[in-house]
Amino acid sequence: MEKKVRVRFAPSPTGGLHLGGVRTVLYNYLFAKKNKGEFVLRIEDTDQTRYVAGAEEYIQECLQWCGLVPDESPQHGGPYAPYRQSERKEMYRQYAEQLIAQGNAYYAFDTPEELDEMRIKFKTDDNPSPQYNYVAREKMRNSISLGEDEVNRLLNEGAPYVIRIKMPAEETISFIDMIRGEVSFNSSLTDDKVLLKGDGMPTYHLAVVVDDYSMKISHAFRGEEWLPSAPVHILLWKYLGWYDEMPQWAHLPLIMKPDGHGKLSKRDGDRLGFPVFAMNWMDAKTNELTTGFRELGFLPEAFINMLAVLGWNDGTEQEVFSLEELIEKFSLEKVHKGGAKFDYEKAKWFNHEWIKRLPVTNYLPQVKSLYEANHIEVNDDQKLAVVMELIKERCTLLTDFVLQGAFFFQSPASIDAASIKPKWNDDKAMFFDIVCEKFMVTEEWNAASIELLFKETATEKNIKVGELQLPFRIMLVGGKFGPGVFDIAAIIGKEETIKRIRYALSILM
RNA sequence: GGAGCGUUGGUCAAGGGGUUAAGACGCCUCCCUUUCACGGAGGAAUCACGGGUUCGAUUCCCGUACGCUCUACCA
Repeated sequence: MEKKVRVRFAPSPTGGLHLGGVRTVLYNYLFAKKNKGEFVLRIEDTDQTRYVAGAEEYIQECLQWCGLVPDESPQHGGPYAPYRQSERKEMYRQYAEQLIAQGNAYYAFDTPEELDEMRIKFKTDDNPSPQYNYVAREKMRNSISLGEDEVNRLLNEGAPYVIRIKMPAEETISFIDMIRGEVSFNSSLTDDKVLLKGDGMPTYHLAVVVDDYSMKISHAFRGEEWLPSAPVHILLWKYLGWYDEMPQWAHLPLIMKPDGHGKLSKRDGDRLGFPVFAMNWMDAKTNELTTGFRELGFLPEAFINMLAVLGWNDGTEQEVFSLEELIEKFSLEKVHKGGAKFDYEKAKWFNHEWIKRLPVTNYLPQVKSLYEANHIEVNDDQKLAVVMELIKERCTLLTDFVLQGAFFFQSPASIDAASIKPKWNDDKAMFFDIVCEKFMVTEEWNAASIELLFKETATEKNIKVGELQLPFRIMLVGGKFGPGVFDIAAIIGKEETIKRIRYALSILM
């Protein structure tokens, strides 16, 4: 019987959600939706990660903004709840004990100091980082090296311990990765990973297996950095007797720093001046704010699109995809094996594309609140829509709408007179005087009629129209930017146009 | 050090035994527009290296180099 597709994303709520995280969610989501399956959100909240206030809600909000809402999650509940590790603690212990009973795991009583000592003692030039493996474990204090009586005594005394997996020696462990094909490892090269920590919480290794099994996960996608620990997980699925139900794995390529090499991190964004988090993240401990793509003026459509094609493409020339198209066209076979460097310029290009192709009403509320934040009063949404339509092709980020459109709603705060003055003369001043008078008496007021009037007057006064356009523009908008001057004049209205011309004239006198 | 994974222009990438080796971002030139942008036309720039296999390798195989990841009671 075909197993229903259920993929899961398991972030740790330690802070902001970065690009790699969102892309992992996205691929999970696309695969699930494409196969009419479910997308499950599970939260890693071991002792190290649990107490970051607001992080879980933050993740939920990010996913919502991106349009990647999970079918099951701590918030939404579901048939396999709870989804928080801390609420599943007993289950992990039970399975860890089962592994010990079967001889696949053991108690280890070594203190952190003893572990450090071991790492120093066995360190050689050939082996700079000795492992707690099938050789070393014989020399450490654990339920394999110690006698049964001693182990029982320690347990009864309440001596602190961890539970480690007993990795077999010289066994080849292989599995099929959906992106990479067959991958194999020698079991001797992996150490005896801790499964249950001293505080009774599971490590990722135990939790991921137990959770995926008990939540009936069919497909598990994660970053490439997990590849080396895959053999531990495979073994666990075998030892726990669930091998037939093991999910299919896919290890996703990493997103790399734009300069240099290595995984992209939050620090790189700070350093190079671009965001790496989906949304603003406020670190409650340091009070440090990290800007997100959303607040910087990115559209979720663009953000998702840009992330989707960073490591995948459908083999055609198409680059701009909606979520629906992505669901339809996504396939893991087309996901790349190698990591990709993040390119902020390209990310902005995607945003520009989406600004141009989406109806302005889709993002008008965001732009409106941006205006309000900049103390520009907008009381006519209709007018804002018209303005946005006019200026959208010169806006790369939503925030660009402020500079490109503010002058439609208020007079420019200052006028770049320096750009007019060098070529300014009395004839031109006279021209604008006359134009104002003509404007005053005209009945018609639209871009075409204004242009006609403007050009007729120029011809009468024997001045080239071209020489008058720049001054006119600067009078209306304050600088050398904005859409066509006559369009601007039409939208701001007759009174306002005349007012701005006269004001500018008074400055140029 | 070891293991795993990877390597097509500056970046993202298509392709894959015989091609003028697509396309996009960025950059440059020109056209449009007397602002900027959009749009249009061009341009510079690439198969890491060495061996095989083959009539022929960017493509297949083996090495080498380089890069990345992992090598925690972090995920």
